[in-house]
Amino acid sequence: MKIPSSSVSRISLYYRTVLAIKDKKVISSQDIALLAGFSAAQVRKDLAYFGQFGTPGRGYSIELLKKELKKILGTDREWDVAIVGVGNLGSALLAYKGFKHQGFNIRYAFDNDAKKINKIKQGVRIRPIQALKQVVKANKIDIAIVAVPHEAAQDVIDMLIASGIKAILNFAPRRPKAPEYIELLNIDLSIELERLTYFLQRGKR
Amino acid sequence: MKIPSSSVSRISLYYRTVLAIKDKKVISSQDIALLAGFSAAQVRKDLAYFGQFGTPGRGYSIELLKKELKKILGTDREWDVAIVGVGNLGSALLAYKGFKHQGFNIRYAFDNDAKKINKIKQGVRIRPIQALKQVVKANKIDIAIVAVPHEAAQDVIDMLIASGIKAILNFAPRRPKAPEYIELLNIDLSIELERLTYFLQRGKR
DNA sequence: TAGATTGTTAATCGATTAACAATC
DNA sequence: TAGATTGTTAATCGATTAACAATC
Repeated sequence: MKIPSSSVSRISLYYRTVLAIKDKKVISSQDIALLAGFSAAQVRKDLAYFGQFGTPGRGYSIELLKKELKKILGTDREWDVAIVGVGNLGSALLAYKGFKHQGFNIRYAFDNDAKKINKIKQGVRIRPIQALKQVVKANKIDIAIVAVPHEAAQDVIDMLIASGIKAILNFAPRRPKAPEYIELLNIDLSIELERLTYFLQRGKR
Repeated sequence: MKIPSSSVSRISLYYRTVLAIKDKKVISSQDIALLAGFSAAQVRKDLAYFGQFGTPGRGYSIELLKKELKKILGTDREWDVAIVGVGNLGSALLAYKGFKHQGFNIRYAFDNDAKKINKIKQGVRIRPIQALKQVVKANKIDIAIVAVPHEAAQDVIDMLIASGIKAILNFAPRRPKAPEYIELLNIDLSIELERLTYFLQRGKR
């Protein structure tokens, strides 16, 4: 069965929703929907992609849901993450508390600026980009965050792939190319802002 | 006619694609598609939502496309942007060169940390959150970026809306509520990372 | 004129919503 | 048993792709 990728994002939101519930043991799809901002049918459908977690007439056990959703998302364990590019954005991501909190540990950082090499940021030593392949391989790192200028992005991503990385969160604009078996997710801040100005502009026509 | 929101994001990518072309006067939907990574049919369809920009048998004038796409996206002018929250992420966004380059000027910054108030970052003076309403109103700011901790997000967004802001790019998790007429776009870094771990996890089942 | 390529309509595909039998 | 709510199937909606007449 193929699962819509938007369904996966919603599972993340359902997970946060049930995490926040402290005063109940069981919750209905209707209530999850209300709290997370979707429809009850959508909640049931999304959950049903992954199994039968509920009890007709009663709802979903919150305890079970917490456990199962974590499993689905792969956040029932911790993940080591490498970050490439420790400029403004990279440093901010390195310092971002939210990641650690969700079980993502940025343990490795790389940059090509000689002035930054061997400096320690947030407890992480910045390594030269030349060390990337060896370090990623030796430590079997699965996830990388790319926060380099766009000119460097494709090269860095090629290096990461050659080093055995499996999933990449890329902040550099100009969507780089990667083979099918790599999960490459682009976050392009300018495109997001342009969606806003499109909306503002449109109102004026 | 209602235009898919994914179409707008693609328009941004088409715009970048044609911007990068220097050696031709005219380009076909086929070539745009190839460069931007979509199908020719999709390119023509997306462009057709907004007008007839091409010439059958010849293609699209690159000059015209640059002008028209900019107009569609609302980036044929500069926009003043306010940022709320000048922590790690907020500071990085304030320093991000890409915005300025696309015509987005972050001219106003707000924070509630007394130690930061009146400090200058990237040429922008950090103002107390209490000044938000007055400043946003007086300067008719349309766009705000929210980079505060999630506990504060809803309050900040309510303040922005009350101040007349029209579009918000929100980096705080826990999707806040906003009325229909406000364009609220959420970027949730943890959800993106969870899409990656879902993918990694899935491979193991 | 022949070849190329648009703009648009129709066909397909995929995702969301609605409905309801099964069941606690 | 009656009421509630799931899991799933069918209906609807929306977006993408394919096809092609119009036209440069």
